[in-house]
Amino acid sequence: MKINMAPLNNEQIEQKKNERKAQIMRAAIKVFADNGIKLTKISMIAKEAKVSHGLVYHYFNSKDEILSESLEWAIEEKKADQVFHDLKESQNSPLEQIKQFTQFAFTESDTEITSSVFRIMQNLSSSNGLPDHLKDLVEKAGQFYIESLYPLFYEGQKTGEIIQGDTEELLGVYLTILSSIMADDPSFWKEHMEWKVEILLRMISAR
Amino acid sequence: MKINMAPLNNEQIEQKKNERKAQIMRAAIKVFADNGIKLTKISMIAKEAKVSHGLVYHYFNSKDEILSESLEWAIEEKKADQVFHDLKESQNSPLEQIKQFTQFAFTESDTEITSSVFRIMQNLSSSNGLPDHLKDLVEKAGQFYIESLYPLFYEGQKTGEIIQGDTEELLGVYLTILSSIMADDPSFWKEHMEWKVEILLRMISAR
Amino acid sequence: MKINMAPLNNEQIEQKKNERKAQIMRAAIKVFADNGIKLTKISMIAKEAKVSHGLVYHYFNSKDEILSESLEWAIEEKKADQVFHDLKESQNSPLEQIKQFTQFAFTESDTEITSSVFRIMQNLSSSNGLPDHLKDLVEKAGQFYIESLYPLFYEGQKTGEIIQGDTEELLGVYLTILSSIMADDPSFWKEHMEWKVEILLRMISAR
Amino acid sequence: MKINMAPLNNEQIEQKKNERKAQIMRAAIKVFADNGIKLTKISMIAKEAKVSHGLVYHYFNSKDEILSESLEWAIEEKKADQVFHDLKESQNSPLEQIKQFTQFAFTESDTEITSSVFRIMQNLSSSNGLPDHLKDLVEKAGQFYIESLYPLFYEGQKTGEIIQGDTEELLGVYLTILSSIMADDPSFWKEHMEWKVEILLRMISAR
DNA sequence: GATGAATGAGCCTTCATTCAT
DNA sequence: AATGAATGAAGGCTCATTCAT
Repeated sequence: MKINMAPLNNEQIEQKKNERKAQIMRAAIKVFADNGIKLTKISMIAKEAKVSHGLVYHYFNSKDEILSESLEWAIEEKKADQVFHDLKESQNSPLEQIKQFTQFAFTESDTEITSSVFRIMQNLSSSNGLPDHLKDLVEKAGQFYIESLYPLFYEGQKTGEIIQGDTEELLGVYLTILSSIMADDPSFWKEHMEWKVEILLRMISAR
Repeated sequence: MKINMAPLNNEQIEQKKNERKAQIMRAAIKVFADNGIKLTKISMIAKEAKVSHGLVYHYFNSKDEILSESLEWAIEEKKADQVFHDLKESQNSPLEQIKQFTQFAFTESDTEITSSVFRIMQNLSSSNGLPDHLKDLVEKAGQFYIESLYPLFYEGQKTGEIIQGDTEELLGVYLTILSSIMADDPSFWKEHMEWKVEILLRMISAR
Repeated sequence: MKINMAPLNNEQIEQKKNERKAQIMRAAIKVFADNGIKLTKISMIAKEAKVSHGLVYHYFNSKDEILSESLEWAIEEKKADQVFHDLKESQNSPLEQIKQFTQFAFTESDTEITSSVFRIMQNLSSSNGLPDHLKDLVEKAGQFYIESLYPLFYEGQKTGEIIQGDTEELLGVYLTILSSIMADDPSFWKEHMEWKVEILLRMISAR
Repeated sequence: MKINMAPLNNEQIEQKKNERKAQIMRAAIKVFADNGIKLTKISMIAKEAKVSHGLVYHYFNSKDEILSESLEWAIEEKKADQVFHDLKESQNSPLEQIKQFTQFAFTESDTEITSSVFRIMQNLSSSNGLPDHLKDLVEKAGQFYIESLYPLFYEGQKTGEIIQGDTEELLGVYLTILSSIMADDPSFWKEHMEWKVEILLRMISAR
């Protein structure tokens, strides 16, 4: 009995539907990151997304599904993120690029969900008994960072900017420390960020 | 007119009672550290301590009280720890002592609850609306580390082993990173610990 | 652009919601009155209201809130009660009106919650450490009876129907006895009610 | 292996044992009366009796047993009470004796457990699903009052001091009111007790 | 006899999930 | 699509009762 005044816009409807879903996922990512997974309540996500909690269950079947779909979506979005493209085109030295990446990681804003994803992954990897698909997801996302940063570490070692040693392991240590820090209290790093980032970089920079 | 048939064991009883309480506190520290405060269930503590949940409430009045008493107890135990005494007497250079301290922090064992305390404090400081006595506790415990390590940093800077700059702030960054890492996944640090600790120390060591 | 398929029933929904809440409050009043406040379990209220215990918490935040909101609601309902209006218009003598009021108090039925309120207030005033808002509520409700009956006592003393003496104190004794009785076993008073009420009235009637 | 220095005092031991038990029962009666049966905790009785809660279970098998044994004991003690004997010997008129009895009922003291028994019975009779032996007990205790007061009412009616009518029923109303009042707030009656008791007596006194 | 350690059933409350509208 | 009413499993805490000493 609904009268469709513009009968051709099936796509627009699809679009709108996805928009709604994205709105919820965006909220979910933020709330999961801020509160931890277990401590995040559906009502918190619904409130952040400004929808009723009932609607959340219209788009997702369970809290777990909200988490994995949102995370997957966020990782996909992130990949399309400007950061790494910008970095590559900056023509800066590898170490300088790592520094910029690190600073970016500490910069939180609503549109940049990178750091939220970091924190969620942190949270996930410290919990046990994860379902397989979540494990895969975390794995994949981590892999993305590794793949993006590996060339920079490799290049840096070649140019002598970065200390020698097993590249992968060095990268592992760096990323572990970075994500640990971000899982904790990102606000600490806001002040004197540049100086602090430089301290961090001393770990890997040869001098 | 009361005849005590076994008059000798008053102390023993007291002893046993304290032992029981300690057993629960030990369990509590571990479980709180592993799962976070909110997510720790009384039943988990009870199970870890191998007692019924009812007994936990025989020794403590509430979950909050379990937390604060256990934490206080653990901090006290920790202070009595050999580490800092041993360090001082080692006659090593300041940087070397910091290294030993760092390695110690990553060494987890049942008797050494240091890392658990670290993680709980981490968890506490990221939650808001703490009761005052908990704030004080966290404050005090953090202060203990600062006071213990400050002289080493200061001395290291004087001898040139450690980079220059505001001592307190440098120490702050170092401890923040250290506790962040430990809050996360101490197991990661077990492998190649010495090498990893050296990487960490590069942050502050002058070269 | 939202098309409301059944746009007429917003009020009905509100109506229904209030009805549900009233249903729970009605049950609460009954159960609180029958069992005392401490001994009333949420499950009893839920069962009486034929809803799940979870739903009770959908409408109220705590047992305390159930109590105070229900009581407030009941007192409000009671005030709108016909009794006092009917009495005034009956043109009967003061003593006769007091008799009618007393009989009314012993008449229990589902719609008349007066006696339940009486019993709850009885229960409340014998407990210590009440929150202030409950104290106020009890005070206010008691005041309502006092204000309604005082003129009757006063008038009755003037006409000589009622024994002389401090009006307020006399009223106090009468109401205390009345509420004590009702807090106990109202069923006892069902039989031969009229005769029993007459016995009661002898306390205050001059002859 | 206990050496009995005075081998003949088996009775003394029995005596002492009973004394201990009486101490607990005395406490139980008080606490049950003050708090209601369900709301009385074993720990409250133990505390009042200044023994450990474990000892309570040495003398009684369950809370129910504490209640019934204590009540039975108290009723027995009460029968031996001076009140009724004193009354009879006072040579006062029946109405006067009823007045004295009523005043006595409002007089609470540690040694006089009458009013406590009253309140406990009140509490019992308003609960449902009593075990049979408790029903009997309540019945019996009530019967005692009825038997003690009945002659006074009967006599009073004969002398014209008390209003005519079914003696038993009149006595029933009077006792019901009395026990209702006492179940509630005995403290109210402390002030101006004599005047208030006179008001009460107006119910039954002919004039 | 006497103590209090130890247990577990049961209650209040929260929250993920389902369902009627 | 959207809301919020409704349910029930699970966790914190209390307390009657049992048991070791």
